[in-house]
Amino acid sequence: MSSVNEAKVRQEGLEAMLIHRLREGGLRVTPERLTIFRELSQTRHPLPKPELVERLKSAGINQATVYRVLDLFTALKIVQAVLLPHGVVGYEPVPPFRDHHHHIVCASCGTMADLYECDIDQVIQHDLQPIGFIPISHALEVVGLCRACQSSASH
Amino acid sequence: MSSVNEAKVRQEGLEAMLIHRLREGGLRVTPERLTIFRELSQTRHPLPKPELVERLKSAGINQATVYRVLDLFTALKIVQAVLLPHGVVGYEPVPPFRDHHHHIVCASCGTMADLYECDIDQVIQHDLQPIGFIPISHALEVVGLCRACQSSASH
DNA sequence: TTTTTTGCAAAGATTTTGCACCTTA
DNA sequence: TAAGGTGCAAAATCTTTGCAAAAAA
Repeated sequence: MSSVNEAKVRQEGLEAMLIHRLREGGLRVTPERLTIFRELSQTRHPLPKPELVERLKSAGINQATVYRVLDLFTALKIVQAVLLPHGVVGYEPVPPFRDHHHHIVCASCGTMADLYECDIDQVIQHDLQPIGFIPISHALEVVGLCRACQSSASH
Repeated sequence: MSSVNEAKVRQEGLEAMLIHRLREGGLRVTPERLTIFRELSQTRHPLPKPELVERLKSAGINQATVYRVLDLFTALKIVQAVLLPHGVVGYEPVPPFRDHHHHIVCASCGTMADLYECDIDQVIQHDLQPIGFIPISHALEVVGLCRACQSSASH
């Protein structure tokens, strides 16, 4: 089961990176922070705050801690907020804690998938340089119909 | 003052379109719905729900009505949710109630501007056709530093 | 031991809901 | 006048905060 080991090795690398980021900022490494990061990086989709709180209850982590750590991770650019269907905001790790990617969302069933292809940087540069705007990051979200929802008689 | 008149004519056209959309769905045209739409389409930036509620208080429109109408407009694809700085969600009209555009956000001061250039459709088609995903709409958001925030010694 | 972080519990915001009354078509 | 929409007020959720106790460095 090599892929299982690869995943494990990768996860350990990410956590080492997180620990380094915290220490270089004079911040402390706590089991709560590691557990919250693990939950975010091992889940395939962005998690809304209330769901993250719910998932971490079993680990005995308090609500307030989840909110505070999420704010911290966002400020440190370890995670970012993304828009989910129905105007809900979810959180997910960003590069290098996560591969660079975008989202495709089915307008019918709401399923979200990742899109790794991205050639839009040139466009961005072309339009933003004239106004002196320096791009740091970007997010592309495509909403449409997945194959499954096309075949079902929609609604 | 021709531009003033143009704006007025355009606004009237948008409202006529809204009225048509409502009627064709068997829904009613009420002063509350018109007022809420007007507020959204005459404001230059996406508005968070609480701010919209606040702005409509003076018009005597109840909180619950604002929430319900916003849900309705979203379902009818008259407005859409977009992600603002700090994980806040705002609402703005979508095409044809608004020109097709994207957002650029300054990471430092949080100022948001519109970006009308958009050549990413080909990319989308190229990557999404193979998986049978039919794109309906897309959103691009670029975060970076505006000229003003580059010159000030940042923070 | 010093400084940071967490848990707890209460306060503050935001969002949703049921129902009576009012409006639109 | 029939169906849909709004206001009101309470309930349910979600988010923030102050402070004492616990943990990291």
